[in-house]
Amino acid sequence: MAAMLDIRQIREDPDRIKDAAVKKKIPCDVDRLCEVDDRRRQIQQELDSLRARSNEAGPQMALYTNPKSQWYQRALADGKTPDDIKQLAEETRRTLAQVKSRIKTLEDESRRVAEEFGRLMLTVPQPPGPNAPVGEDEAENVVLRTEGDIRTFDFEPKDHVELGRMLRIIDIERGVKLAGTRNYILRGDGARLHYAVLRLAQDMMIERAYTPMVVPVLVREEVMCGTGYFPIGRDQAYLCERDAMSLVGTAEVPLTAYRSDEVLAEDELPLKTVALSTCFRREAGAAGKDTYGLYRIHLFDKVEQVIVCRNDEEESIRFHQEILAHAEAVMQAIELPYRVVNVCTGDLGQGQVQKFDIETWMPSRNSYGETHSASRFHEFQARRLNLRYRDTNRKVRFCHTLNNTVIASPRVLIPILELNQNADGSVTVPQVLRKYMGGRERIEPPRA
RNA sequence: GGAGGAGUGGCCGAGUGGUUUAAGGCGACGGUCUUGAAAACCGUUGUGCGGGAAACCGCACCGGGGGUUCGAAUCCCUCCUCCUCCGCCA
Repeated sequence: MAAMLDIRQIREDPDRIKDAAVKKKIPCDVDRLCEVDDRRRQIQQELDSLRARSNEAGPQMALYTNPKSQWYQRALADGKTPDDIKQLAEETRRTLAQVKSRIKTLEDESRRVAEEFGRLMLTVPQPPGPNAPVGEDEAENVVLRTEGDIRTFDFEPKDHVELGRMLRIIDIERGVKLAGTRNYILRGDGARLHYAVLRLAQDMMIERAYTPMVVPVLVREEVMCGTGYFPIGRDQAYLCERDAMSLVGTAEVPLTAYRSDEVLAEDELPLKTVALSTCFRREAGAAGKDTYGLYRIHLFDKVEQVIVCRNDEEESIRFHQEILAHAEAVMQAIELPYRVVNVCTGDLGQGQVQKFDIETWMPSRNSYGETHSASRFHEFQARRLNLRYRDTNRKVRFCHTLNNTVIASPRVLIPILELNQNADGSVTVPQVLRKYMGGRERIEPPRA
């Protein structure tokens, strides 16, 4: 049973969570969580019984104060005077006031305890799946396969920054002038190439019967939290604090949260959606890393695919392969050499059960660089989002969620430009993209 | 941005402080009757938490959160959402 965000299951096997926290290098105080939960239950039980008392005695007040009630009439017939009854009412009122005051004290504590409980629960990591390799960091990711041939040049190849400058299609200096470091401007055929890859990716997904969506990129706190980007990772998001909203780092967030707080019919599943969105990332903590060119930037566009499916391990594994295959199909269509890696536990996010990255060959880095990331989550996101469905036995269950990049640009322009460059400084447009560029075959340097 | 109105179960909708259980209807499901169906009649009807081996029991939930009160769907504050009118706008 995979649902490890259920407090009952955490209590049953706290060591599994502790183990997950170690493997994922995510701080999570499981012992404290269990302690707080003990107190939470204790309070709940006492509150329940106090409220039961109050519910029992309270309505009696209605009878004491209503001379027309049957009870009141019978009491008179039994020889009680209205003053006797008033006295009874007064005693009951005093007793209930005491009960109420105890309830209030407990409620105050309950609020504090619930707050800490909720805070701790949000730090609980999803245990990695058995097929995720155990490892410290990305160096221990396992290469599953390598596709496509790496081009060797018979001239001195330029990197994308230089190509972009010469072709006047990438203007990093002015991007930085406008918006600071890690910003850029795409111009002319650079912008067109960017549009082209995004349109190709969207078309390929629509062909595969994914529902195209246009979604908010500025979202509420609960949406960020529900998809697992908050509170851990909060520093990676741009906040619009005045409005208590955050800019998303991926369309995964609104697509996955789309049906949150709903109970879906099983025959609606799987939900397969795709969206193009702008992605905003602060890249906090990455200072000095990948500072060159279009690799690590604050803003980019991405086509993202999301699946919401039944609570079924095999099904989510199958869909994981499916969304991976879609991304590979796009890379093959553009004829880019890439490899697929099985991401190790130390490199998994808090909610991820397993993750495959696609890394594409980038000559200027003289290595493969991550261009896609396919994750499956079991119930992790669905629980946080309260995203459920009614199964054939009419039982309400949490969905499983998965997502993968289809394409992200301009990062993918790095290999496209660098691998398709010619000795004269022009760039050959990959065949499949030409129809999105008005049939253009080459991007040529402007004549002096 | 300004002014006003509204949010009740799967859906419609009654309910302005108390003889406890949110009336009634629709829908859905089960049953009786029927060759079968319809109609009619009878019954059932949500979620979460806790306790229990279970039957079951307790608690909470009338958009969310807080407050007043012995007692709140009902009164007050606040947030969210929707509607109407005005203004502005691609």
